[in-house]
Amino acid sequence: MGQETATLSASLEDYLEAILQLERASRVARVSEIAEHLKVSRPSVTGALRNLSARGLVSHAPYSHATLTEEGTRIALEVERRHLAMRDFLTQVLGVEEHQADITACRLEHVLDAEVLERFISYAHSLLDTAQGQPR
Amino acid sequence: MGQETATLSASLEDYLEAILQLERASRVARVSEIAEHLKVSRPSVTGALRNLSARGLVSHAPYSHATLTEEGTRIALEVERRHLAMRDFLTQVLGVEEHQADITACRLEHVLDAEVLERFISYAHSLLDTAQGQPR
DNA sequence: AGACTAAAATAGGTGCAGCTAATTTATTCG
DNA sequence: CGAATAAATTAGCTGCACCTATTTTAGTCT
Repeated sequence: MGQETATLSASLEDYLEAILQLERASRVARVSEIAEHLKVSRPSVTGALRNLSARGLVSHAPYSHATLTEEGTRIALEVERRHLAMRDFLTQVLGVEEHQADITACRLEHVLDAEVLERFISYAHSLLDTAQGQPR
Repeated sequence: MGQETATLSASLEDYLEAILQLERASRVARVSEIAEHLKVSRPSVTGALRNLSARGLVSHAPYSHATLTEEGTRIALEVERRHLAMRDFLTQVLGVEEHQADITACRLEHVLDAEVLERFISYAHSLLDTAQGQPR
């Protein structure tokens, strides 16, 4: 009870996002699944969960699986929103290939502040609204 | 003699960029100037210079100033190009405010691979060429 | 030249994010 | 039920990028 959630590192944001996705697939995220998903060792996951647990973003009983708390879910959804927004911008506006766009979005999602992100989003929207889909 | 320049961390790229800019202002970059420029302590600069020196990207005699080698200059210019390209995209295409654009470009410059960067650049160009400067 | 000052380098330490190897816990199955 | 197995944790390291405090070197000025 108490300490505010300071700011999350890119890597911790990745863990939240991964857990969110695994929860959608099976209600629950296991350490080895997270490890697999993020291409990281299991002990690394354990460490990250301890950290996120201390921040009140996941609940995690030792030797068991992990679940996002409400606050953790909120943040994970936010990160995912940034990811999807940038992925869409890259593919739809710039014509970047799917896979490459996804990889790049993974990095961009941790680097753009709210204001700039909104610019990207509303620019993309304005293009689609005007329906001026001139390729290339 | 020998070892290839692996890949540079974001922070090392920042050092190169800073040295480039200081060289333009005074032919030479002093440790304390670099420290000031990057808002970092002098010992941190010393450490980074040792590292960059080992990679053959700067030459640096102890207790003296630093200069970029040819290869170091090449990379620094590349980083700067990425920075400027993204700054321009943010201001000219998205209408992000100057200062904010600069801050964001600082982070983007380390995160975009060549291919995606070129997409940003050529998109911006295509807008300007067609001279369709419709604000908002 | 010698002393003072300012700049740079060392020494030693922190936090983060990852790793491997070894241990502990849980689960499943014969 | 009690092994065998699989999953998670602990222990202990590494590399990176910072930091403060201290020492060393260089440059300046009388």
